[in-house]
Amino acid sequence: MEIRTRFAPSPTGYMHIGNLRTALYEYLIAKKDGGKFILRIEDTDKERYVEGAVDVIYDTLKMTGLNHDEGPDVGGEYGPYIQSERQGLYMEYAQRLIKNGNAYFCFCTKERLDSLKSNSGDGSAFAHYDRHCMNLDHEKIAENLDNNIPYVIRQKMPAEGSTTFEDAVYGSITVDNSELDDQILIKSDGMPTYNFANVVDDHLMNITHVVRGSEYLSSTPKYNLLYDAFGWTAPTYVHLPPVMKDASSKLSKRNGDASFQDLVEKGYIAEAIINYIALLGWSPSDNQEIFTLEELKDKFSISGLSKSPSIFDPVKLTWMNGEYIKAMDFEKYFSFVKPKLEDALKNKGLDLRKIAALLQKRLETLNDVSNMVDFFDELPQYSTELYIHKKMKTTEEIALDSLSACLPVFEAIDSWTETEIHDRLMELIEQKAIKNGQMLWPIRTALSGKATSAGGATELADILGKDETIRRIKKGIELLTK
RNA sequence: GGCCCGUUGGUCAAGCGGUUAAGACACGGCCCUUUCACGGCUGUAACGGGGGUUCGAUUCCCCCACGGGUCACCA
Repeated sequence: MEIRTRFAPSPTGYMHIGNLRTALYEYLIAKKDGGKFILRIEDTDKERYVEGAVDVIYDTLKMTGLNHDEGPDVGGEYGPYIQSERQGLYMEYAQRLIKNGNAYFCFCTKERLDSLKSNSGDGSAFAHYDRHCMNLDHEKIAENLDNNIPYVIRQKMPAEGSTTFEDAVYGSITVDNSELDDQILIKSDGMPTYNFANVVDDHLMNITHVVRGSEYLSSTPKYNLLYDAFGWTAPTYVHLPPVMKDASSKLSKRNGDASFQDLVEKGYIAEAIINYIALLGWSPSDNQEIFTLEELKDKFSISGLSKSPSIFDPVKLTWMNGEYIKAMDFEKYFSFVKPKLEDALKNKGLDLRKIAALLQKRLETLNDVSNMVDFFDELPQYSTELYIHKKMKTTEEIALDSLSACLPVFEAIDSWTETEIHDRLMELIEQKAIKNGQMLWPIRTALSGKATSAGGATELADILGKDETIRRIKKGIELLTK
């Protein structure tokens, strides 16, 4: 049978990392075996609907390459793929359950329900619905319906026994039926609850693997009972442990934690984000860590999923992002960095490609660019102490001597290329019989005005150009002379 | 509170009765080197506690502790 998984977000305007990871695993489970990955929008809660949120979902899936085979925007044979457009369907199925005795109308008011909770014997707020409306007779129901008294439809849970289901990650889980509330299937506004819509849609859309967060683990027996009530076969359940912010709290929008969009804005690459989150809760059978989506499709397996929560570690993501930047084809990399460079540099005469090349091995996120290239634009104020470097065996005196010596050499160079600069400088070093660092460190320092820079003396000189190089060397001499 | 789930270094994690308990990130050291970085080598660091079962438990069972989830006309 063809594997079909579905990503079923509700459009609340935000794609958090845990959600995206769920989508990834759903995609991989389907694609690993040539199955279908479906997008379904769960907008049954009118209150929480956020304008434009659906676009965030589309954009994210597109950027990450988790392309869906069916969905509101691409169509498919099981549509519509937006729950609010399927409303009539749910009522029809709920009626079916009423007919076969697995559900019933409930006309209880909000007030009565509330009093139920506060009046519960032990004072706990965890009382189940007392089934007040379960055995209403037909006449009464018809009368209430005729009088337009608001109602909900509730699922009738078995009074005794227990329900067991198999989860692909957590194994066999059993819950006493007495734990199960007669949950609402259809709300008084006519919309289905998530619990009901999910089951109906998953069945109607032929979903074979239901992948979702472990917060649904304890309500899964209710879903199974619903499948049973319809006479349907329940799907394979794959429950996922949460992605945490720290040991005791989940990553969430409330805490202002990073969403996918935030991470992209912070200079992370979509592929790196996907790669990193793939490893949050799943591990391959070997020690590979860097994966393309294609490789992931190949290597992913449900058996590698973990049961315990994992903490999102931005430090490791940053490392991985750096790995992606380093490994990237230069043209692709340049297309990412170019706008950042243009943004950071006012001096439009600089060779952005050369600067970008210097940065590629050093960047961890795209947003590191501005800090690393600022000195190209303008020589910062710096202290002559920078010229003192123990390992390079330099002092301010040596630095002054080296800068003074290289100045005429620079001035004499006609074709300003990196190799030319390098060769002439090496000749000078040989003549003076000094260590490379004693000449090159002072030059690098004079050109950058910083303790560290992306690139050494010759590279910086090449990029800055002859005039600017000479100007900065003179400036260095001036500072050291005082 | 009832029920469900989880617990290997700071973090991600391998392990599925017998291992010197992998690997990665981070951190420290060394090497390379015109700085920083990259790269290479290397070091510190872990089985929550207590009982069983067993010749032998990180691995199996029970209890405890801690953490999380759930008990909505939210998903």
